[in-house]
Order: sequence, then C-alpha cells, then structure tokens
Amino acid sequence: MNLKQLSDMLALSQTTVSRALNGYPEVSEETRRRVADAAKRHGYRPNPSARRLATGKAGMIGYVMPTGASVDIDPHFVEFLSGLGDYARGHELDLVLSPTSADDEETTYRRIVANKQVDAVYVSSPRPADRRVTLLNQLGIPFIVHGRSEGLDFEYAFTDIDNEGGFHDAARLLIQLGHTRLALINGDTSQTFAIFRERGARRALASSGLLLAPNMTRSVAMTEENGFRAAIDLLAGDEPPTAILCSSLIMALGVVRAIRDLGLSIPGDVSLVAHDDVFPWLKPENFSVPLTTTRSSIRAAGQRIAERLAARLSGLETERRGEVWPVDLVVRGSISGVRT
Amino acid sequence: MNLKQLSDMLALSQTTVSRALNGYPEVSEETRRRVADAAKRHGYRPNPSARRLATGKAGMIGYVMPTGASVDIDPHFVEFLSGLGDYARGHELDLVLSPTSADDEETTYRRIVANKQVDAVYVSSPRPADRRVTLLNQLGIPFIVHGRSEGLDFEYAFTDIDNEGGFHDAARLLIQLGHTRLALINGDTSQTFAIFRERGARRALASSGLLLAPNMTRSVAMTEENGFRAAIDLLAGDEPPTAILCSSLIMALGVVRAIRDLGLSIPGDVSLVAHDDVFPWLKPENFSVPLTTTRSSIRAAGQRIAERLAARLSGLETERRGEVWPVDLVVRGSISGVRT
DNA sequence: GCCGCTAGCCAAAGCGCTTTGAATGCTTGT
DNA sequence: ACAAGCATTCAAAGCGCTTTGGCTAGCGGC
Repeated sequence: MNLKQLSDMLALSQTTVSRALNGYPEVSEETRRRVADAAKRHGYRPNPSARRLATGKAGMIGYVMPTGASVDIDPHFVEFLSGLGDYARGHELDLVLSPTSADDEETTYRRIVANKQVDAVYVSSPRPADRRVTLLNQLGIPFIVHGRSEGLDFEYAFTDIDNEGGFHDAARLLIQLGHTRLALINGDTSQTFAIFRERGARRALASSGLLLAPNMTRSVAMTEENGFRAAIDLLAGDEPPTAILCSSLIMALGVVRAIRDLGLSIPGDVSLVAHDDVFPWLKPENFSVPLTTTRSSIRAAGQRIAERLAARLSGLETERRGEVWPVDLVVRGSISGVRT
Repeated sequence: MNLKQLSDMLALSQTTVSRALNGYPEVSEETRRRVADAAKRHGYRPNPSARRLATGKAGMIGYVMPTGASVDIDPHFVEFLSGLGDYARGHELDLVLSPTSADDEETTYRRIVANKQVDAVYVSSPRPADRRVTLLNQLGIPFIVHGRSEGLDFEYAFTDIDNEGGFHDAARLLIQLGHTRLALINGDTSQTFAIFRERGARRALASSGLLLAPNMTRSVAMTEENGFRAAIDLLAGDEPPTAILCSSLIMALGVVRAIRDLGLSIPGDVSLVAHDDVFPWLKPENFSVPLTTTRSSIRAAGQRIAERLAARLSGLETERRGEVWPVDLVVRGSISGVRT
C-alpha cells in the first residue's frame, strides 16, 4: 500500500494525504481524520526510502565504530547500547553502526554524512581536541559527544559524568582516612575521561599538600590482566601505595587478584576504590571484599543521549549544551584507615 | 556531484554511465574506463537513498536488538559485534540496530522488512522452534542465525559452535579423571546453546552409566552473582559435586569466589571447567587457578556471519546451509583427579 | 543488395514520497 | 454586488538512481 493507492482510495490527491499525515495545517480537520483513519485501517506506512530521497532526512542515528585486529570494543559499549535501546525502542529510532578501522574514521564520517545515511551521530571516548568533533562540527551534522573533549574553540553538545569530581571525592576520603601514598590505575590517558580522573585525584592530594607521583600511576587498557599487572607492579615497589584508585571494575578484578597473590589483604594492607559503570553482570558489592566505588550508570547515559539525539533530529534541541552528571561515591568494605 | 552532472560532463547518457559503473556488459571497454576514471576523479558516489528507492535494496544488514528494563544485552554481544565489524569495515557494510522490547520483536521484524531498511538480518540467541526464524523464513528475507534452532520444519542458514561436543568432551575428561558427581551451571536453558551443552554433558555421563541429576544443574542468567549463588547452592548440598561445568567465564568468577568462600580449593576439592568465548578483557589463564575451558571465539563467529551475510546480499550465497564449528578443550590447572 | 544480428548507446518511465505553485469555492468587508 | 481574503485542495515537478524498450550503425551471410 503506497501513497498513490491510499489517495486514490480516498479520492484525494497525494498532496493532501501526505499533508494530512504529516500534520500540516492546510488540511481540514475532517479530512485529516478520514485520512488518518484509512491509513491506520490499511496499515499504510510511508516508504522510508522514498521519503528519504525526497526530504534528505534518514530518521536514523549513526555511530562510527572503530574496530580492527588490535581494537577491542569494550563491554562498556554494550551497556551504553542498552541504554540507547531503552529510549530508541518505542520511538522507532534505529541506529546505524558503521564499522571502520581507526585510521579511516574521518573518511567514514564523511561518507555517512555525504550519503545522508543518518541525521545525527554520537561520538564516544573523546580525546582532548578530538578531531572527530572538529570534523563533525565542520560538516554541520548534529551530534552529541558521550564524554568531553577539551581544547576545542567552539561549543558542542555533550553528556558527560563528573569524572574529576568523583575521583577527587574518592581520593579525599582516602586521604581523610590517613592515606598518603595513593596510586591510580587508570584507563588510557589519551582519553579525556582518564585525564579528568587523574586530575581529580591530583587535586585532592594537592589540597593536603600531597603529590601523585608518576610512579604511582598507570595508564592501561581496562582488562583484568592489565589491572593485575599494574597492581603487582605498584605493590612491589619500595614504598608501595596503601590505597589504590582504579578506573574500572574489570581491572579491579585483577587488582584484587594481585593483592591476594601477594599475601596482602583488603582493606588491611591496601584500600581499594574502583569506578563502577553499573554492569548487571559484575557488581562491586559481590567482590570478596565489597568494593567502594565511584558510580555512574553508563546505561543511563545511553538513554539520555538517545533522548537528546532524538530531540535534535526533530529540531527540538539545537543549542550546543554540555551537561555533566554527578558521580556517586558508594562506600563499602574495601577501604579503611591506614594502618599505623 | 550526481549522476546527471557526471553524465553531462562526459557527454553520455545517465543510462550508460550507470551501467558502466555497475559493471553491465553492454558498455564498451573504452567508455567504461572513461566513466570510471571521471567518477573517481570527481569523487562521484551514487546517492544511496536514490539507489535504494530504485532498486529496493538497502545494502545494509539488520539486527533486531531486544532491550528493556529487565533485558540486559550481555557482553558477548559486543564481542560478536567486534567480529562483525572486522569484516564489515573494508566492505562499507553498515549494520542497522533496531531496538525493540521483547514482546514487539515480531512487529519490529515486519517493519524492517516492509520498509526494506535492510537486505538481510542476523538472529542471535535462538531458542528451540524459534518464532523469529519462522517469521523471517515466511517473510523471505535472507538471514543467518548465530546458533541453532531445533524443531523447525525447514532448512535455514546458521553458524553455530559445537556446544554439545565441547561439553561432552569436557565432561568425559572429568569422568576419566574419576569424577562421578558433576554439576552444570548453565545459561538460560530456554536457549538452544544451553540445551546442547546440557545434552553434551549428559551424554558423556550416560556413556559411563552416570546421570546428571536435576539437583546438579542450574540454569541462570550469566552473571557473576548468579554463578556465585549457584555454586554455593550446589556445594552446600548433601553430596556436593566434585567437578563443575560452567557455561561462562563471567559466571566462573562467581563460582571461584564461592569455592573460596566455602574454604574449598580448586582443583583439590572441586574441579572447574568453564566455557570461554574469548573476551580480551577476561582470560581464563589469568584466574587465580588457571581455568580449563571449552573455547570458541565469539568474535570469529561474528566475522564469519558478516561474511556470509555479505555473500547473501550480493547473491553469492543462497543455500540454506548450517555450519558448526568445533570447540577447543583447553586444559589448565583447574581440574585434577578426584580426591580418593 | 537485402536481411538479420549484435554492440553500444540513449530517452524516458518508473521507484514513492514531499513540496511548489496554482486553482477552487466560500466567506468578508464595503 | 464585487473585490479581497481565506481555507482547502490539486496537478505536477522534483529527489537521483535503475531499468525497460528502443534506436543506430556496422557486420557477415545468402
């Protein structure tokens, strides 16, 4: 059933039917009702390809997904996707994933914009002065960044969490508990989120006249194994940390294993705080020693971003507004006062 | 730059240019070269929306993604996606995710088929006599199932791993080591993969005249917490198992925690084998006791399925062929002969 | 010398929608 | 009573591609 058939059936022109269905004002209420009614009864649905060709709008949102032999999409992504889906479902909003190798990202962005495959895109894991953000800004396609990029000379829309605040608060608490030798096992510090976390920890230490020594930080891909290695490495030093901040629950698994392997205990010998993105399949309260965490649901962020993207698609949101969500500090058994 | 401009520029008709570019035979070699050359030089790319409208083909593959408050997309999915991406990247093949609530799945499938948004779809986590498979078969859209569905009265294309064989072999090995009380901590047994795993274990036991008692199996969502609970539950019984087969590495985390909490040891008190989907961020060899696993890379499956879907898009593959990949049994320190 | 073929090219008709520009019939204002 | 104004409706022109159905010229066969 296409528009022509429907309008023939109603003895109306395609113009009028189209307008009636799309809510244009120059249609009488009665006609509109008749049309809406017939459309529903016959299950008429405008052909998206035709509409896309005519309007140039795709009604989909895009994500350029870096992949490759050495590129692992991490499990955070799937949780984010769940969130996107939570919103998109019910709004008939589809998501187009365009896989790309890391060095072709720019080409891929250009392609999906030139092809008008999507009306808006989202960008994840931004770096400082992120080139993707600059590019999208130039290309003029609506976009939202999950996270932030510093050092750009224009405003853009983003949704981020307060990584700096979260890690600041966590570090401050540890300091108040008497710890002075804090270590940070961070994610990839070429990404903004990791920079902010380090900054937060550093600021808390500085407030007490302490420093985050270079040998007390590690920047690694967030795997269990890397968490383990980093922790072994840190704890084997001359002046091992008495408290560790860790950027992910997955790495925390490795950290816990390392501490145990070394015959140390949590929190007796080492206090541990990790960041929790709220995975349904791995919960900090279920660690052998329940983990104190900085917490922010990445799924909720996905929901919010889908919502904002949808708003941009329909022209409801246009301002380039950044929003920053607070991060909870949830105290559980993995921290204690420093042993005297 | 559109087709008209390009053909004007070449003083050829749109017909000829289109044919030259799409490899039709009725174009002289020289013309074809000229056209290809000019197209490249001016960066001409056919407008996908127009092409789609004209041909009815979308050039994209689809996935209907169940989401919802109580639906967690699990981390296996992201690993699978990586695999899809590995292939799709380089083939300019995009993937459309259509989020849906569990009870609207059918509607969503109908929608994406009616809309011709995608030319082929893939289906994951099939159940016995899966309705989605039946529906897609009726709708006549090419599809590939990741996994298998039993009890359908037609052939269909799938790529699966030998879950039955893998778990059979693992169970047989444990039996050969003297274990008679095996337990199985399985995923959701409404899904085929879990049914096959149980079947494999059961068959191995039967070969030695043993049974898999109902109280020796658990069927749960594959989270750390569920693994922990199931293990506690099993090991607290009258005649606790001396060996546990576990359907996922994530659950195995919980199982290991449970065993430790109970003051038992691996493999001294309990032998443990888990299925390993090969996550880059969690490796069986890095467990406190390296885990014996049945192993099959879910990422590789993603690659293969993308490849097959692409072949179907271009009409290269049409047969309804199922393929089953072997599962490795990788022995590490978590199993031993039963204590006598 | 005429016919039938083939190779190579083209004009035009879709694909199904949105949108422009114009037409129609009615109500108002004076 | 007549022009102006408004509310509705419509025909037709795109959007940019593919594909159908010719058309033409050059060839060999009889």
